[in-house]
Amino acid sequence: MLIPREFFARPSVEVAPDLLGCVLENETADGLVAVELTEVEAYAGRSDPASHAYRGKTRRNAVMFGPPGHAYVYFTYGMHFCVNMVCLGEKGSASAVLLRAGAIIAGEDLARARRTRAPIPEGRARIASRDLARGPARLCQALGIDRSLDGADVCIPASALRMRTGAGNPARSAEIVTGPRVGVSSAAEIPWRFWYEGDPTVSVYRPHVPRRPKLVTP
DNA sequence: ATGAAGATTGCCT
DNA sequence: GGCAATCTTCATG
Repeated sequence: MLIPREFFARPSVEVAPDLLGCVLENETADGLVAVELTEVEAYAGRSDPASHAYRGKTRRNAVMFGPPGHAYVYFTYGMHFCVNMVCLGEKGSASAVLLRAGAIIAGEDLARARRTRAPIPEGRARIASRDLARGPARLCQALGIDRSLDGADVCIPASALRMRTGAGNPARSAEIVTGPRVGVSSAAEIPWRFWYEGDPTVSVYRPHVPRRPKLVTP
């Protein structure tokens, strides 16, 4: 069953935990890949310094300011995509839930093919199932999500990218744990991050190291 | 126009 | 644990 739009018409902090166990699927000419979500993170709008909507509407984040139930896909680090579900924003604001990790429940071969970079070196081990969508950029790569899906409506059957109910929701609701987002100091009183405790597909946090400024060699 | 940083990941020592 | 890859976006001059 497809998730109704009203589901997303709430603040992102309320939507985020309810998304765990739901299934995001993308259907392309190559086939269908489906991921059951195991880790998400909520972002608010103007009030949230870590949100892309913090400084107002721009070309990149325009979808965040639109109606709920659409995908906000952005490109980062010159090579990665990440996908969010747009939720209800206050007037002139915006909110969304970043999909950080999940378990592949359909189309695993296709997902692995997308995640395996060619040419395949002889000695390299094949990617473990749990690692196929373990992390926001990996999840997008496994599903084949790119910028062409920015703004896609996930609430209609005609869309290639859809969100539907899964076996894990609400069956696994007891496993949900929350915590503050890492790396963001403000608004630490609200738990922004939600995941299934002990689930092997939940991403591991890696502290971000700022890159050294490019130096000029004579 | 120019530069710096980024909701990350893979591979190196 | 460290660093490179790679390019878009935003802020500043």
